[in-house]
Order: sequence, then structure tokens, then C-alpha cells
Amino acid sequence: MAIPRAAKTLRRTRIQEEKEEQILEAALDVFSARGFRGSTIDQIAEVAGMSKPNLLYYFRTKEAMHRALIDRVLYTWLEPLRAFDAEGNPEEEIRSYIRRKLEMARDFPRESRLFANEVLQGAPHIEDELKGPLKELVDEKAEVIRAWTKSGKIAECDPYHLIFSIWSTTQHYADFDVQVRAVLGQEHAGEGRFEDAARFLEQLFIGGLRPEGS
Amino acid sequence: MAIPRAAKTLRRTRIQEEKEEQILEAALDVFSARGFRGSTIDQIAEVAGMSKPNLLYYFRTKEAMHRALIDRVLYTWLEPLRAFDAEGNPEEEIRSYIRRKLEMARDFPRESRLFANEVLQGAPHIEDELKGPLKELVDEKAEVIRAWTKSGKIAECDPYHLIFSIWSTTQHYADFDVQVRAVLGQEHAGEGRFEDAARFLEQLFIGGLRPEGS
DNA sequence: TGTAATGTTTACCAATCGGTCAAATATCCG
DNA sequence: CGGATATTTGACCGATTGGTAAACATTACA
Repeated sequence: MAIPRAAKTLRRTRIQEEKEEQILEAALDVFSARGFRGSTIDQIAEVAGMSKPNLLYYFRTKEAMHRALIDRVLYTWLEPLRAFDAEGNPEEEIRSYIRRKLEMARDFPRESRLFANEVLQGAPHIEDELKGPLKELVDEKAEVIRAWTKSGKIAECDPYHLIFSIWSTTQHYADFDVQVRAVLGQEHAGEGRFEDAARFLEQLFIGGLRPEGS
Repeated sequence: MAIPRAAKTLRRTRIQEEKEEQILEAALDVFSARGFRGSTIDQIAEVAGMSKPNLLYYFRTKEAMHRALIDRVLYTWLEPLRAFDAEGNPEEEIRSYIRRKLEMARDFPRESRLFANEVLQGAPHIEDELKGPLKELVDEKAEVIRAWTKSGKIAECDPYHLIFSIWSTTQHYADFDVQVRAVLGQEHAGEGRFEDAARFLEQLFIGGLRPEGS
């Protein structure tokens, strides 16, 4: 009789490693496209190319799958903000933060939509992460920004709303991708839209944050 | 035998009027909070305070309910953009567009989340609206903005990405409300956050779009 | 190689899903 | 009033949901 899900052996098998990877990859596909409630285990199983009970051998419940996925993706997702450097040049830090976030929207749209779905529906599974680690990180970086404004390196502004606006403008290109494509039309909806967006956003934020009288 | 759903009488009954209103109000509650697939007719019926078959007497299917809701909300939702006036003062037009969108995020967050859910999940029910009426309206307003840049009233910039950035920054306060509250913490998450956001966004966009050398 | 542990599948379950039906009830109007 | 029409409901349907049980197959390793 197998005691499932790595409870028995401390070391995880090669098969465990591979299958869990496979499942989480499929789960990312499905959860990001349909949200937690809108997704079914069967869909994930089909994408993963295995049977439903086989999925449930590795993850006891649908919730457990979702949780494992969130945990895995969250750290990576906050990396750009973590890289925000107090010692760096403010203009260049903001510029590269925008660029990095935009690259993530382009290269990891599923991860963006996973969180967007979750937050949009009230964040029932990640409330703690938002109020804990996320808030702490943002508080820390907000202090950095505030120091920049105090010393006149960038215009006086609310650092929290600055961060929100960078998040929203960049993630927009992942979360609202279909709308962006629909509005831009076939002629402008190619991959070049990310470069156009980068150009515009850098202009917007650098110009909008330029200290008075410079 | 009743031929249901207003197919029989051309004039709609008072009861029809009221009940359909009641249902759509409840449907907005549920669809906006859980997305189309994540919502159930039973949930809507409970919120509406009537039995499931009664809902289905007024709307044949779950899809029909969703469609009626979208149709009803879409026109209102685009009103602020429609108000964008080519003859007005660019700075003031942009400022008031931001303010109006922010007011809608504050006063009609469910409507915002309804569309966000829909678009996020690939806009399976509103693709035509995006590619048709929405695109046309945006194209029209993009021309207005382009005229402003050509005449030097605002800085040279991509009008489409400008519109996207106003959409995303303002709707963020409705769609990602729980995240905004979590990060701001109890002390700053009061209704004042909308005024702070308005102040920041006006500064950002007005500053960021100020024509070179002025 | 043998065997215990690990991994996979078929068959199934109760609950819930969207939706139907016929009977019961309320409303309208002459 | 009374009958026609409009509205509401409980009981029910087949399909799908998340999840289980147990038989079966494969792997690792002494």
C-alpha cells in the first residue's frame, strides 16, 4: 500500500519530481486561463496527459495543486521588485523595473493571469501572502522611493500609488492581452507592441516623475 | 400555457421589468465576483431571492443572463471615453478622463470586475464587442490624441498605449482592490485612497505628457 | 531475481451542475 | 366575479464535478 504524496520517503523520487512538474505546468495552463473555480481537475489531467486519479495521487486536492502552484510562482513573480536598488540611480531603477515587469508580462503571461484571476476574485487563497510578505516588500521599497523624493531626485509623489501604477500598466499587457490585441488590430498587435509599450511607459514615468524645475 | 420570456407580449409587464432588473443585479454580484464559469445559477437565484426555475423563466440560459448583463453595462462603461472631447483643452480632458474612470472604479467596481473577469479569461463572450464598437471608439479617440501631439499640445506619444495606461491604472483600484487594501494596510486603505490615487495619476500623466521644452 | 514500495488505472461515489416539466398560484381585465 | 394569462415552484433529469477504493503495473534495490 502506497502512502502517497511524498509523505513516506523524505527524498522525492525522480518520477515524483517529473510528474509534479508536469502537473504544475498543466495546472498553470488551466488555472491561469479559467480561474480556480472555473477549472476542473479533468481539464488539468488532460493537459498533463495523465488520468485524474493519477493527479490526485500527487496532489490530494484541487486546492493543494493550486496552493503548490501559487507558492512556486510567487517568489519569482516578486523578483523584479526585490531587485529595486536604493543605491542605484532613481531614473534608471524605475526604467529597468518597468522594462523587467514588461518582459515578464510578455514571457510569463500565464503567471500574471494566475494572480490576476486570484486577486480579482477576492484573493481567497493568497490573502496571507498579500498582507504579509507582499506588503512588507512594498513597504520597504516605498521607503526607498520616499527617500528619493525627499532628496529631490524624483518629484514628490505617493510611492505606493507609483508602484501600483507600474504594476497595473505593465501587467495589463498580460492580463488584458485579448483586449489589447483587439484594439490594436492585426496590423499593430504583433510582438512589437511590447516595445511600443516600453517606450511609452518609460516616457510617461520618467517625465511624470521628473523633479520640479529640472 | 405561458410562452415565456417576453416573447408573447410585445409590451413588457411591470413584473417582468422588476424581476429582470432584480436578476441582473444579482447576476452582476455573482458574475463579477467569480467569473462566468465559476458562477452558478443557484448562487444568482439565492442572491436574487428567487427560485432557480424562476430565473430561467426570465432568462432561458446562464449565457443569456450573462449576455444581457454585458449588453446593459457595456454602454455605460464606455461613456467616459466617449466624453473625450477633441475641442477641449488636452490637459483638462486627460485630467477629467482619469478622474471619471477613477470614480467609476470607486462607485462601480462590480462592473469593472465583470469585464476584467471576462477579458482575463480570453473574452469568449465579448470578442465581437472588443473588435467592433470598442476598437472603433478607441481608434477615433486615438486620432484626437494624435492631433494633439502633432500640434504640440502634448508630448509626442503612442495614443493607444496612453489609453491603455489610463485604463489599467484606474481600473486597478477596482479589479485589484483586495491587493491594494492589503498593501496599503488598514491605516491608508480608507476611501481616501481614491483621492491619493487621483492626485498621483494626474501628476503622472500631466507631467509625463507635458510637451518638450515647456 | 524477488519483493516491497511506488505508481497507475478502472470503476465508482455523492454532490452539484445547467436545465426541464407539470402542476400550482398569482395577476390582469372584461 | 371568472376565465385567460402570467408567474412561481417542487420534483426531477442527465451530465459533470471533486474525490475514493481497490486492483493492477512498474520500479528500485537488497
